[in-house]
Amino acid sequence: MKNTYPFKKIENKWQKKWEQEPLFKERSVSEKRKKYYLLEMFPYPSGRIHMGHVRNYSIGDVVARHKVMNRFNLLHPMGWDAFGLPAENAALKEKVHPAIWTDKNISYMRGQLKKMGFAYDWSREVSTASPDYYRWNQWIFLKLYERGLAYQKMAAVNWCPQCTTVLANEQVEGGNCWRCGTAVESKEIKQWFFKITSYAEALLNDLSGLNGWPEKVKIMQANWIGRSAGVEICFKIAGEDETIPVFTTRQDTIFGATYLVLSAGHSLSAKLVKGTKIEKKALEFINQVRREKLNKTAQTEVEKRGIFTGRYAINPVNQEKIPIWIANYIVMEYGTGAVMAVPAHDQRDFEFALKYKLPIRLVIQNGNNSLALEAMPEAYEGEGNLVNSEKFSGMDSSAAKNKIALWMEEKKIGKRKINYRLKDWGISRQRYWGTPIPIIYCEKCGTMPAAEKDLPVALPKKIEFAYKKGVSPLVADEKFYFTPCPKCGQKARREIDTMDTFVDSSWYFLRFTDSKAQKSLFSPGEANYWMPVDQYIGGVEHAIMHLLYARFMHKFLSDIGMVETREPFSNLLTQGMVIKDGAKMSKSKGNVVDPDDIIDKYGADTARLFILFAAPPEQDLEWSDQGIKGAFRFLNRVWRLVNFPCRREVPEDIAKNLEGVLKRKLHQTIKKVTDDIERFHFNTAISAIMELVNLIFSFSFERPKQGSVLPESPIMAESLRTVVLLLFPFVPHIAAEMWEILGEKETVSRQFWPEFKSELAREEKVTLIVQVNGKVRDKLEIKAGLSEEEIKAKALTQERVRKWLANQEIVRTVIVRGKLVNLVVKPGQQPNNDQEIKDTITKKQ
RNA sequence: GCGGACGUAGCCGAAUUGGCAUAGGCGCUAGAUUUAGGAUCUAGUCCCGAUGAGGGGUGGGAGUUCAAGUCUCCCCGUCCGCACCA
Repeated sequence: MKNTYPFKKIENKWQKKWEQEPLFKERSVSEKRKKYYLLEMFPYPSGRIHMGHVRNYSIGDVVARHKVMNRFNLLHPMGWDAFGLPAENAALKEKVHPAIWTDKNISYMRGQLKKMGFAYDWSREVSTASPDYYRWNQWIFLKLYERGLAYQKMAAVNWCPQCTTVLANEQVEGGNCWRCGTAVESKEIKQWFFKITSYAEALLNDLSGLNGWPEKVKIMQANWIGRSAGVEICFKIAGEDETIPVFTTRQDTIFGATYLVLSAGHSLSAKLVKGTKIEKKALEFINQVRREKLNKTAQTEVEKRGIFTGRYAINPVNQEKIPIWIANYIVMEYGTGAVMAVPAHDQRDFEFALKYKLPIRLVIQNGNNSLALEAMPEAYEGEGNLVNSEKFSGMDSSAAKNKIALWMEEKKIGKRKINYRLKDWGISRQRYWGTPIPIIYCEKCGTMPAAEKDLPVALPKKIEFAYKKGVSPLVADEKFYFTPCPKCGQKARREIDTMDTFVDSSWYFLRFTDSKAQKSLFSPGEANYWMPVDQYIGGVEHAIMHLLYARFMHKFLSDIGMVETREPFSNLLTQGMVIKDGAKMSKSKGNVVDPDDIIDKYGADTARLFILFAAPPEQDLEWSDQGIKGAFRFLNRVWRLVNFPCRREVPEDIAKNLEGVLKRKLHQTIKKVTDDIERFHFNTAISAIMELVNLIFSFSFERPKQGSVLPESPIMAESLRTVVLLLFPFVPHIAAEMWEILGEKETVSRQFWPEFKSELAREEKVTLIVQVNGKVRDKLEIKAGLSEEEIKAKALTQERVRKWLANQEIVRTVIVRGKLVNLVVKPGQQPNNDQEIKDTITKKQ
């Protein structure tokens, strides 16, 4: 395009200036201004920023600049979630060390963020891969370990026997290894866990206090935690001392339990059939179910199948002998992995019982006693009144639940229990590029935590990746692997697994409050000043994992006295994806737009403006090349506002409107833009500025080529200055340059946000619409402040209204101040102007 | 299956509390200007009707209300999360 504004020159110039003189200087706790901690989710240094980053950080930057102009003491940091698998994969593929690969990416991406003009306090930059940072991961681990919240247990992992390696869930495709296609097996290995479940209750309860979070995210977290209250009941195995505990939330249906089911993974499943005739068949079934479980591609429900063990359990409430089955529909990971089956009142049990001809017994009757076993096409899962339940018959479900639970506790056959869907957080990764777990195994002393003074347990720089498949590469480094026991000094082995990178990101927001701290992970004073994060912005894909881990970690750090707040993020904005041609941008789809190309062709301001204007932040945003051009066109148009000469003399007719019309619009725009930024409606804020710019151009009175001549007057000058100030948060470079062109000495970022004056925004005349029976018939220009009588009288004199009143009687008049008059009529006599106002409803706006 | 969000013009979207549906942008049409262009300016742009009066219109259907894009119920469709959770 020709004749475009010199965005490259301008953006370069101001980025250099801002490098010398950042928007935020180092802020301190002692500052008197109100604090505001603004945070966008920090990126993984994958190599280049993508449009999702551009969107995320453009949103944040608007808020940042707006807050600075409103004189907040702002914390707006940026850093790098720098550990992770891609670096290690790149190391294998490109023969480059993960640290070098990561550092190179960080410095390129940092440059890209600067090219976008994002205003961060770079003095607080952190990289989670730096020993200064990850040593505190290790410190946190030790504190968790001290309190029994970090522990080791055997856990199933995905294992590829061909590659002899552990696979992440994401690397299992249809039950097969993503690399070699071999069927993945489940393998039990010892792993470290964080006991997030002991915070389940707090994580759930405190959701209700998060008023600044999207309802959707809170619901997702609540579902993920999955609390359910019930009873754990012990069923004796007939002829043995051993019992099988089952968990149920429907203890009111226990008299209807007609069989007991174990999951295939249950330890008793194999044990119960041992030495019996069906042992071989049963074991075959168990293995088959395990394989199916692993192969999780089948998102649809598989057919229920099971096998009778030949053994029986005793229902503790009535001593009834019920058969024990093994079935594929029981989840091992939830509850106890065993379930009492009540086919009449659970659809899954119902289907299973029908298939295997197991007895079904009705024990809950619905409200109108209309349930009959023979006529039931499906289980009745609702509540009702108990029947066939001995002394509990006749009670309603909720009363019976209580009574039965108490009675069981008294008789010691069961106890009330809360179960969670949430499981402990497995943090062991058999990888190099992560935080080493600070644990030492000594043959004599056992599992020993590293001493605090020995932190960081540094990741060795030299590493052989392909030493031994399936084990962390750290095993190859003898200097690392073998270390003296911190207790007895004997030769001992280090833990060679590293931590899940979600550990790194679960507390980085706290590190930012004091990122240079050497003696502790951060000083409580700084953290308590800045926390909580006032506004957190990021993708909704982190609704569960990251946000749950961060809340957990924050609560733990709060419990050990590091920070006072109980929740880390008081407001959360989840921004939508950037999509193109209806799909998320991805290399495989070939629909990626590279931010660098857009910056090069149109400039950072255009990229920012488009992405903020095209859709509100929470919604997905469809990339549009035309839309980018539109944004660019607008900036060129704005540029012309200050780059053509103004005339001294203003024609009289124009001057008259300038004072009234322009001034009012100016103040209305200030109000709208301010409100819209505060509620994150950037698209409408920008459209309001566009309207103001359009109005300013409508006052131009000579049109030489390439532009317009604007009248010179105080209100015009004020309008131009205000447009620039309002634009600054969105498009800072062009705004800074225009501010200078307008002859202002002090830089635009030091300016106050324009002040809205309601008396200047008020319209002299109000346009009321006049409705008859709810249909718009006319518009009425009236002076503000007329009485209802006057308004109605005026409405009745309008020719266009009278037409609709012929042969009608006015039965009601509704007046909404400043908005409308609605005359409700029905056929009758013709009204006259003296007719009394009857049944008038007045509403204030 | 359960939970949630959403459906407005040719396209992106606006309508904050129930009060003129479609602001702003894109695209399109016509004209002006021009170094003939992916520039700029002016006018127009939901549908029917004749450029009028008027009528219709926010996925479909019903309801509440003086008044419904907005509230209630039913249906259709799209997207997201979880998924045999006892």
